[in-house]
Amino acid sequence: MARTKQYAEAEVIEKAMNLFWRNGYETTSMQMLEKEMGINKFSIYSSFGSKHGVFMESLKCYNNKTKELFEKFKNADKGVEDIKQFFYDSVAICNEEGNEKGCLVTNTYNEFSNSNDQVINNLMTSFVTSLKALFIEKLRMNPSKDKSTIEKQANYLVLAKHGLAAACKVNSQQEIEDYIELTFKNI
Amino acid sequence: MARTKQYAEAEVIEKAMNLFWRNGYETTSMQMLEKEMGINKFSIYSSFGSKHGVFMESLKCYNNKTKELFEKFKNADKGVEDIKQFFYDSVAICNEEGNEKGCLVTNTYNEFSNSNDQVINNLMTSFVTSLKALFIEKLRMNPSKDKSTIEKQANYLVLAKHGLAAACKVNSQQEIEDYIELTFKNI
DNA sequence: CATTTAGCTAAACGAACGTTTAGTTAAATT
DNA sequence: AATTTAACTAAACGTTCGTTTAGCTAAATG
Repeated sequence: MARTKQYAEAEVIEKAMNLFWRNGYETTSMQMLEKEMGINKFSIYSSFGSKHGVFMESLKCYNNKTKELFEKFKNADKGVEDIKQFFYDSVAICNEEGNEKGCLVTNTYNEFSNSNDQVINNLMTSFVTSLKALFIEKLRMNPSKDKSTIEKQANYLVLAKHGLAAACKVNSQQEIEDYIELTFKNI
Repeated sequence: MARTKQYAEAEVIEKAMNLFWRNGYETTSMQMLEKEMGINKFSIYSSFGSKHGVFMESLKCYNNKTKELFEKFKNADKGVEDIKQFFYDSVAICNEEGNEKGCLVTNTYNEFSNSNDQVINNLMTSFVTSLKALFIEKLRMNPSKDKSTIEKQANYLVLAKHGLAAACKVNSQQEIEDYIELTFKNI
């Protein structure tokens, strides 16, 4: 009937994701998105509705990008050793392209922790909850751990993972490695 | 010669500090500062020069507020035990007024980690450096630790403290306690 | 008590924000 | 090939941002 789209939505969202990943939500302006995505504001709005819409799609895109990592972690069966490997794998992903951007979910978690954005906050909460559940599942593989110990260690690991993701943005590889190694000496 | 100031700069800066502490730098607008500080924009600019100037003074004010905590830590002589106590004291300060605001320095560190603000970034770097030096000093009190172990443990503790400060904003007392206890299990 | 002048109020500044709209272009249909 | 209409460009929308300025107020000086 009429003209066809000159861009693939999946492609431009990946570019938007990288921009949000580097700069956060607020710091990223529509002007920057236009430039990075290579399409006009009109096209952005017609495809994604709003800046918030672009961000939500970017988060989905990030989830797809990290899916493999989580699948590997879920399917592992060696317990604590798997969690440690998951920590190392997470760090590797964050530094993949050379630039230190941290973890998009953690960056988002931090940026929105004081906001009233319920959509984002619910997403973040559910992410943390399911991560903790995964940790508990792996910790349970060691039959000698009692319920109370597992709960404490899971809380510990969630915070450690969160701190690690934030640290990836600013700390050196050596500091990161020291952190992971000593973190698991306590488990 | 002329009219006298109707406000004490130290008092209005403390109010500004609390606002920055709760909301971060960017989210806090001059309009919000006017309201919270109880003085006009003109007065803010004549006293502090710019929004950035208000923020720098707020950071100084925060340093004064936390001076006591650091003096206690510096003067302690029990080694690792002092570091753990410092962690607990830090958490207590952050939750003093009931609202979870985290640590202003850590919040600032995170917010500016991707920025090009050299003044702030130098301040943050020097803060981390001196904190690490303090950790090393306390770790050295145990003569059985070799240099390499101390370096690794100091790196570990800096990241743990950073993660802890960020966690104070969003995590429960129980999760925080679990985290601190396990962090020091093998140090 | 008149004069001086710093502190105050309030309005306006230009720039940038996210969003919308009017008008043009081009691909698919008849 | 003419028509239709979604995709495009680019300009403008109303707000809010940090900052400045013009004019009024009142405390300290002579």
